[in-house]
Amino acid sequence: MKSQESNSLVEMNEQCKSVAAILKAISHPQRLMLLCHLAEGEKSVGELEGLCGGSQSSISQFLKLMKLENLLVSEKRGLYVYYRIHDSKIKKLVFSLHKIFCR
Amino acid sequence: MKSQESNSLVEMNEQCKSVAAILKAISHPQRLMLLCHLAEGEKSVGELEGLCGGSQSSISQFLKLMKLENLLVSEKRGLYVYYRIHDSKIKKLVFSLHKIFCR
DNA sequence: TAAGTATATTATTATAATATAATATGAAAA
DNA sequence: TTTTCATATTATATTATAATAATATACTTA
Repeated sequence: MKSQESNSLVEMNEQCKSVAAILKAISHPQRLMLLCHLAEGEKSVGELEGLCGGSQSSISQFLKLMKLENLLVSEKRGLYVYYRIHDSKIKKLVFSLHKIFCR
Repeated sequence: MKSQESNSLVEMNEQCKSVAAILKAISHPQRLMLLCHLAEGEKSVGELEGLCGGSQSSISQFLKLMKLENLLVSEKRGLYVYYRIHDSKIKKLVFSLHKIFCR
């Protein structure tokens, strides 16, 4: 009984760690904005720049960060680099956020 | 047409700011853990300490931070201080996170 | 191959978050 | 009233994040 409770606390701890890391990657106004636009589908860096504002450098750095955290993947086609959301869970999260906070 | 688009981008920007602030307040393993336990109902600081681990000081500071961000409210009754989630949106968010990432 | 365009990287500085230890408050019990 | 217990506050050192400017890469087109 006791050990089961304490196991699930340990497990909960692990899950909180990994979910908090994801939230941390999202919890910046511009990164959230980027994700919101990407939730509608793949976009190039230039398009995102136009939609989200901010300097070229910061956009690129934010995208890189989210890629490192496995929220995004990118693909170079010709002169452009296209980013998209990697994991359907992230897409679900963005939609949940929208549902909860934007209506 | 154009002005409407740009209005909604401005609005989106505002929303991203405020949602990102909430996410930022949540995006730490221990703060998320605290919130998860509080999602089940009001708890005293001591109970949370037992459930979440960490030093007394850090727990108290994290709770204060989340209170400042209006995620929590507290009430002193006798010797104990009880915290609970202030806003049903936050409760919804915690449940969504659980649904998306913990099954 | 030279020039232009899109994106990435690096360096730097400023600011913010974290962990920790030490101390303070304030209610309750002895 | 002194002591104890629960919680809060303050101070501080360390580390992480953010913003910005400058430069680099690498693909494409002239």
